[in-house]
Amino acid sequence: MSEPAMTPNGRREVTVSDVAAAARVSKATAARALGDYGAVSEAVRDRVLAASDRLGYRPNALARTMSTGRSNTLGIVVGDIENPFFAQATRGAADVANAAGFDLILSNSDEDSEIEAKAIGVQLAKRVDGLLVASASSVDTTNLRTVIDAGRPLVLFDRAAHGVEVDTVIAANRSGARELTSLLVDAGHRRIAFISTIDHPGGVVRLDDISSSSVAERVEGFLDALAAVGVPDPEAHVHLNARREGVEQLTRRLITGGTGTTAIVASDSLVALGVYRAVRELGLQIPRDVSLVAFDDADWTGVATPGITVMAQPIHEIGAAAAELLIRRIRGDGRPAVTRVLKQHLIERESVAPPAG
Amino acid sequence: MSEPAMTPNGRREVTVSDVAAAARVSKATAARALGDYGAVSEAVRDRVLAASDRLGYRPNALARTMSTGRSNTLGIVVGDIENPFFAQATRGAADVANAAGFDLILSNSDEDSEIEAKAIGVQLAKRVDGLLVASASSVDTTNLRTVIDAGRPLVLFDRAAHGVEVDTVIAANRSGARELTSLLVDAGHRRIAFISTIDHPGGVVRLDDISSSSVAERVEGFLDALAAVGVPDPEAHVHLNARREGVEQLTRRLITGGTGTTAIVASDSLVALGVYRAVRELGLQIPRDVSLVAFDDADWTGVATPGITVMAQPIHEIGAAAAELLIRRIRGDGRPAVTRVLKQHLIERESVAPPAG
DNA sequence: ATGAAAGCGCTAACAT
DNA sequence: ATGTTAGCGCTTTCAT
Repeated sequence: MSEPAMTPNGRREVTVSDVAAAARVSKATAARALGDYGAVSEAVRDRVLAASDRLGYRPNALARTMSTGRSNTLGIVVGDIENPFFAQATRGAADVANAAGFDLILSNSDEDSEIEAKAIGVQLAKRVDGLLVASASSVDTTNLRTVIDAGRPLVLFDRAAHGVEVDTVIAANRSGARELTSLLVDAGHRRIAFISTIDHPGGVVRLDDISSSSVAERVEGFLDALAAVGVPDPEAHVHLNARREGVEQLTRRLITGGTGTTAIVASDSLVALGVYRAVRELGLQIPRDVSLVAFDDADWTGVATPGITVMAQPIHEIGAAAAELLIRRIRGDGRPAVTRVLKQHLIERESVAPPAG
Repeated sequence: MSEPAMTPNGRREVTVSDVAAAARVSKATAARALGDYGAVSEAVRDRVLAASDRLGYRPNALARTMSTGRSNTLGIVVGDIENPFFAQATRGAADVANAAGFDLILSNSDEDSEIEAKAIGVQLAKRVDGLLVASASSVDTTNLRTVIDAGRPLVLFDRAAHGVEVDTVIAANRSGARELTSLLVDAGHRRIAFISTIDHPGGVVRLDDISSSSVAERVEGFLDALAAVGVPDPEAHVHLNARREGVEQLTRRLITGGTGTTAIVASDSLVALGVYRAVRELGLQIPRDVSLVAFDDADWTGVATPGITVMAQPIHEIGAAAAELLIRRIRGDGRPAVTRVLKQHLIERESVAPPAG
């Protein structure tokens, strides 16, 4: 179309041409002074900058992107920014991005592949220079292929994706889960439940079908620890899909129902909170009646009574490392894809005790 | 410049022209079919869409914005996305924005006006259609004027700004603080401290200088409640700038020092967490030795022992309402600026008791 | 219904 | 050092 760009309130945008005219130089010269590239004499630069100030010039980053092909913007898609895990990872990524001169466009996928697809479409359309994604599915990699096919650098964080060879930053979830579960096993527990809200098709746990690779790893570590002491049918102790029934409801059922669960491994701090509340509402006590361990050192785990023993993840670092890798790719790094596995560390508090009676 | 847009991996982007050529129609026609506007015959539309699929066409939203002047993007600048308050408000805003077809660019200001200025500059340069900001300063409104001068719709949330007449969404902080403080007063406390981490110049509290209007309102409510029972020199009980000394350190000083503080009003859940930890480290108990009330119903306040009595804010709604107002402005609403004040509600738990001995 | 062409604001050859 | 000009991918008159 042709009408000049108007601000929403109807004033015309000040452009390079306007500044150029006011400073009585060519558009190119004004652009050079304004964009701080090419060669401009001291005197002219001053004149241009003065005119720019006077007119209230604000560069149009979109036009610049159109010209240069680079937007200096990263996209990040997370499950839910309200989840402290994602908030911290996002912050870690944002800090690295900003330090390198990049901005961040944020999208929530709600752990839903279709919403994720839309979000990625938007980011691509906005021509982000690269994408950071904690994919809603490690199994169905269609969305990730879209990014790759579009030729945009992609870095996965928190979750890997089967057969997608791009830089990935995850935590050592399997060993973490093993360690966490062993605490319970060593205290004498055998009826231990693993709970996650991740969606999972069907009733039986199939590791390759778990939509989050990090949860899959945690399940593996959990199973490792149970198998090590010969717990029969360990898979029966894994409860995914907890959102369907509700974590609190599920917890009540496990504890008061026939399973006689005496200890719980919560796959994240939100699950742990639900478990904690349910146990309390049952009038039971942690760890006397039920032991509880969880992933992520959320605020509340330290101030709850008793404190919850957790496997802390270096969440900021996960986001930061992902952003670093992405920026490196954007800058043209052509090395083969790497997977960076960050260590978790145990924070022992008071939520584990031997099973009652 | 002139080289065609390349993807970072070196492939050329598919454009409307390419699709047009493949479908053997003009660029204009292809664009109409692709962009779903204007009139296109059934047959041609199908041909174009088929070609588009075949070539893997992805619209360039930036080029579209260049043409139309609208980006369908909102900017949001918050203090820190890791703060659960902002995470929730952001989510509320994002949901409303997405439902209306807008995306969100997120920036953290770290409650620093200079960082905020940069963030706003970036958003403006990216030609967001409007801005949501929880301003780092309700007093120095330079940054907000920048937005207004640039002619972009602006909506303030969580904090109003002195003399800036734009739509604003805040909570009823003064009455909330009064109610919260009265709980303490009614229990018999007189040596009550109000703690906030908001920066504040000088040693004495001057309400008009408090950089967050919501904190200022809380301080007012706090002072109201103290004045109502004739506490002398109530201002002396207000402690801002707590980040300088550290909330925990300050808490220790107040409780064990000469002031003989018996109760604390925490201006937000992060402050409350610091207070809670400090009290516990002193080997004291809430509420037996110290009573504590706070703003925001953070996760931990419900599971801590004892539970913390809080003034809950409708945080999602604050973000959502702000986004609604902004979108309305973008759509051309010309009504005078409104300030929407959302109610807070008290959640009484067990952190208040009469002062000890 | 379709096409030709101009233009959004900027950058980057290519002159001079 | 400065200017001229073409072009990024799209939308939008204006013709036909």
